[in-house]
Amino acid sequence: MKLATWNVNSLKVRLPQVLQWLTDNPVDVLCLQETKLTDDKFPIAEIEAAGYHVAFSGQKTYNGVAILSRSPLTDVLKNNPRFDDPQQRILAATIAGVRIVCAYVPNGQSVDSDKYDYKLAWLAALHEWLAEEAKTYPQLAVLGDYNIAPEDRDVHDPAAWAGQVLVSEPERAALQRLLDLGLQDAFRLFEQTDKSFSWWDYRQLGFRLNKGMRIDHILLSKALAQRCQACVIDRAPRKWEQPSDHAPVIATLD
DNA sequence: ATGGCTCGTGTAACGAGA
Repeated sequence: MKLATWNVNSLKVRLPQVLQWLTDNPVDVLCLQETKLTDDKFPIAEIEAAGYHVAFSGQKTYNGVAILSRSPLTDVLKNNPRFDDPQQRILAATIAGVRIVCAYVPNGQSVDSDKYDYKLAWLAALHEWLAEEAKTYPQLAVLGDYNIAPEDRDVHDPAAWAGQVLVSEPERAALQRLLDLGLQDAFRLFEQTDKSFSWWDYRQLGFRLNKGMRIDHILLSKALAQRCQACVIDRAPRKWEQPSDHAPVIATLD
């Protein structure tokens, strides 16, 4: 079973790339973030034609999440029941006995911003809800754009970024609290090359110079981590024409 | 020193992303 996550930065623009990527990488589950589509505009027919079931939760202009799956999705849940949020950032479903959570964590903008306070409150509520999900579903995978680089080795220039949004201590502590629920960062279960990133700024030749951050993660419960055979970041679509600024992350379970 | 690029909105810039 292969699970993947990809922040597509507009599914309207990136749908052809998603379909091409699924042809190249026929994963069982693909979580998408930043679809930026209201539900009436979601491309259901194109995705079903590619052989996937789909659940989605969107809004105009911003945010929006979706889960594509080879097998049917059951017990679909939109939003965190412990957090009243007008922003569509959470979608959960059960697929082949595995509880899948697709998450688009707020960016936070900067540490002195109201958006940063919202990010930390959102993460605290995510923790509260995931604690319950983890008890209900021993096979739990939380995939998405966390907008947090867990460690300095996940940042191209840690000195330049020190204390800033995406790397600040409160954000990293919030991510650690999620891990303390018994979840593991699938990427770090395996040996990886240095300077492995999942996002690169569109500006300043960010990708070409590999000035990036690893902020997209797949967290696995103990039962799933034991089944995990590999976790990789696929840089290929970042080289395509008109790419998303994020690359997909894929975890392979036995 | 500043902003760099790419989205959506809406049809000109601007907010947001990270």
